Amino acid sequence: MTVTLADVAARAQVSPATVSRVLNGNYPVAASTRERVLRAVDELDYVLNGPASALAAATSDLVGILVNDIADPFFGIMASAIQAEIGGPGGRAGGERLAVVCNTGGSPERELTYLTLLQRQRAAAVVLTGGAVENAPHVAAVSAKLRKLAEAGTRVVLCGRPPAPDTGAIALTFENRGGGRELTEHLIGLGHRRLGYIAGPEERTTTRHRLEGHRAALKAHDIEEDPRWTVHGRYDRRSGYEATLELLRRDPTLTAVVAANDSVALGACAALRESGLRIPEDVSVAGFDDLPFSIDAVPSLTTVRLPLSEAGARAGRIAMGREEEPPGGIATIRGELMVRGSTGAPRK
Amino acid sequence: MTVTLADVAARAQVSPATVSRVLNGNYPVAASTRERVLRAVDELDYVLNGPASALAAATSDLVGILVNDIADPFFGIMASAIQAEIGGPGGRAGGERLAVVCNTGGSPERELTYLTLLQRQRAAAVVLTGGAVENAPHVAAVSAKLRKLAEAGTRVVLCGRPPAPDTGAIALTFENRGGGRELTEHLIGLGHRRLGYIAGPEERTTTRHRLEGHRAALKAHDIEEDPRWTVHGRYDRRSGYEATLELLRRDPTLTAVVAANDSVALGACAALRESGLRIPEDVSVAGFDDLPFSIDAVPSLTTVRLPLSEAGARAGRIAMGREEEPPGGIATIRGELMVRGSTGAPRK
DNA sequence: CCTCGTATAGAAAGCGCTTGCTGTGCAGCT
DNA sequence: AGCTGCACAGCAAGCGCTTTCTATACGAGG
Repeated sequence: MTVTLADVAARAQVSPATVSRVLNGNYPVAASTRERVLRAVDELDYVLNGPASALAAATSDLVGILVNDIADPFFGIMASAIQAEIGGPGGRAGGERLAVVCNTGGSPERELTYLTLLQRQRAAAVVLTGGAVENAPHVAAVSAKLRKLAEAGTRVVLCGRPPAPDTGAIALTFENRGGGRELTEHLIGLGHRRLGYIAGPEERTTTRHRLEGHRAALKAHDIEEDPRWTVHGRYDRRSGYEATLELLRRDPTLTAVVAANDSVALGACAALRESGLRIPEDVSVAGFDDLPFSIDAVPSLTTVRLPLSEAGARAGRIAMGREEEPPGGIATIRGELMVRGSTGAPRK
Repeated sequence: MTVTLADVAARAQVSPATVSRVLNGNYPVAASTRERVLRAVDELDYVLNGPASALAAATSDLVGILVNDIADPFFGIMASAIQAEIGGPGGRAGGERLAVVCNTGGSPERELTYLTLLQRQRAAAVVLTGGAVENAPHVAAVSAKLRKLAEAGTRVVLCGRPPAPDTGAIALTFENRGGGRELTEHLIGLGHRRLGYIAGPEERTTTRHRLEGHRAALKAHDIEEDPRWTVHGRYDRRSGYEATLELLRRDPTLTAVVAANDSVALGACAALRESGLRIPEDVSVAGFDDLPFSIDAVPSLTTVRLPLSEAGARAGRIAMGREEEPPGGIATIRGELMVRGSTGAPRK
């Protein structure tokens, strides 16, 4: 039915071993033989059986990329960059690897299941992107899994995610705390003293770090934070919209709203506008990430640019062993404050 | 070194066959035995060897999703929906399948290579999303590949992509032509007579269909199109920005700009604004797709909503054999005109 | 002329799992 | 009691490939 190595071998009048060697090209084969084999491959339209090959060789060419939400450009951009480096067809790398992106939807269970699935496939490498969930049992479970993967020879890289100690995983971490602080300091510098904060979901490292940065800035400038000024939500526009209305209800005198990320900030802008407030004259708005659409907001969004693409590319190269690991297995990646039109001095 | 089925069998005091049957659950096993096996699995922390299993069973649990650009929410949203249905951990489906999304970057070669890679992995199903490239040799090559995949038992579904005759692939096609026409008719209805069109890359079916719809509308209303009114570009914001400046240069009297998609439309808005033109008072702008951010544009974007999520979900179900195929293997999915703030009557 | 090293090619032993077929023991039947 | 049928469990044969080890051929060196 389907063409196998043996068929090719028969047609080329050589042994299966030779065909395998021609295909893998890591053993001397006479030019004439090679050509004969390749012709046979072509004529029979032979396609290697991946599983069989992976079984025999005890390695596969699969590389997993775990993302929280594939519909979110934040992850899409990283995934795209990682994948470009991983190889995949046309990638920079030589060998053809199947870069597979797995959508965890932010769920710890799914994350774990995907890791098992990848372990089952004997993936060559795994890259986990985005913040982690800070739930003790889950963290332990993931750590254990990562350790197992590493032991089995799978290279593990964390991209935009905090380090996982003792797992052998390389971590490229975003400096969310520092970025958050810088952003809020910019606002304080403009004269703002009453700042609302729309945080992401609790229990996520990203949420916590950004919020900590924000608070650190307040503290450094002796601004006492009102607990009503913080609202938690999801990392999407809708959430930003709703949270902003809530914030406005709680304290209509706020002069600035800092959002967990750009999507949330966009939702905040919509809510403010609908409430008859002008940006930035009445209320300043700031985001985080600097996704492509942020510059198109009106006014364009002040935010912290995260080098998503560069970080992804680096993670991909490390995963492929084409770039040296950072010292200590950990690298911190800073964001850059992008001051744009959505922030200005408060009116009075 | 690594734990195998045999180890589990030994520990549970049963034969490997029994362990396999417990794990696959499609053969009667006494409850007590099953439990013993499961305990052993747990104690040994056994993880099935995917390749070995795939080899022996001649099937794998991989499902491929091909997208043009994973960083583009258009694809992200579809991929997310497809994947949710495919199963993957936590998905609606029962079995755990590895939904892998492959980023072709719009390149025909990569597309082909990925298909081969998936064929090599003996994927259970493949979903191709987004428009295709209209290049005869490539179309033929893809068709041949799809036929092969189908023959090998891989279910092939096209989502938002034109049908591929004689390949056995199921197609869910977007009615790009109709949507394009409706959009332009809306503009004409508002009184516009000089409309610029920013098309996507040539050779893509999506580009052609949308453009054809636009032209059909013009023709139906006896508007003669000036060749200067059409510019081709990429499907991104940047391209929309540049194309708009070009359009303005060619004919400053245009009263409306129709963009190939929402990202392009956003770029167009930016260019118009920077040129000192108001939207929609001076120039109306329209997009296509209705991606989430479109409603946040200021003014919010008139566009054609494509039910990306629904289409993806349906494609996913069909790929899993959980939904009946449409009659003739082809279904056409209509877009819905969303009239918003970015379009209005021309000034005079 | 014979022995070797070198360059290739082949034989064969798995890799870890699935599954058709073959037992085995026990309840139910005549 | 003897037999049939059923519910499980095991045997063993692969699945299609990789890779170690062995065989062959040839030119070179002694």
